[in-house]
Amino acid sequence: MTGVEKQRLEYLAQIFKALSHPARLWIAESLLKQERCVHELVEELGLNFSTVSQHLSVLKQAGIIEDDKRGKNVYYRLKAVCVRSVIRCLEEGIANPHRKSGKE
Amino acid sequence: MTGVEKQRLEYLAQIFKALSHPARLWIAESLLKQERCVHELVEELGLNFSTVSQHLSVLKQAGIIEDDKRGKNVYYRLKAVCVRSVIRCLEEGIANPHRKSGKE
DNA sequence: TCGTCATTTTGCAATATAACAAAATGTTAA
DNA sequence: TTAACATTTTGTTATATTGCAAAATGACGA
Repeated sequence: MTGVEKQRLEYLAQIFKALSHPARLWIAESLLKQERCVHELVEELGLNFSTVSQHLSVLKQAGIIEDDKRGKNVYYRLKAVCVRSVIRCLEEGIANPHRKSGKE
Repeated sequence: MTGVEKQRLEYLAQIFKALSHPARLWIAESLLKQERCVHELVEELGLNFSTVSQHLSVLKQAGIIEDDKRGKNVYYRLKAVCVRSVIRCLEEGIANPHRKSGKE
């Protein structure tokens, strides 16, 4: 395995890891519909402020969401719109393992 | 969040987690091309037998690969063919965050 | 400026993951 | 049956992740 290939896999793994927690998946899907500020997510998720903030930073680090400070609040929104089709692809794909999906 | 919804997210998170390690991604992509038995993967990956076996079991548990004992060897192959398009979708989608991908 | 609000960062404890070596299992060949 | 091989399981250690509370930061309004 070349260094470039290793880097590619580590990068990709980071993205999968960011989506590998129920709370973060919930956040990503929630932001699919509309942007939200942190305290809204905290309320709806029922987790501690600091916990939610951590999850948000993992998603942001992976390039999946982006933030936007306006006034006192920080609004988060989905950056990687592909998340919607990736999730659908996986849900359908694991349910029907041998059926090809997407553009192939 | 309902119990059913929680279950769905945990299930999905498990699949993402299975793909969130470079070695496991490498294995999944390798099996995309053809089935392989464990010692081939061990050789190519340069990891310990037990380590590779663990990774394989994580992928199998998540429904991404399946195995097939033939003679002395255990052959692994990709079960969730969707992995190919999911990876492509993510790679393209994170590179071009705001472009929709897939079938939308 | 000072206090308050929204959020992030830090410190910490509990749990999960990753890797290896060694032991255990199961299969084939002699 | 026994030896050798392929793989999995177990035990262990190091590291990473998760979640909370408390402290720190930064912006706004009085």
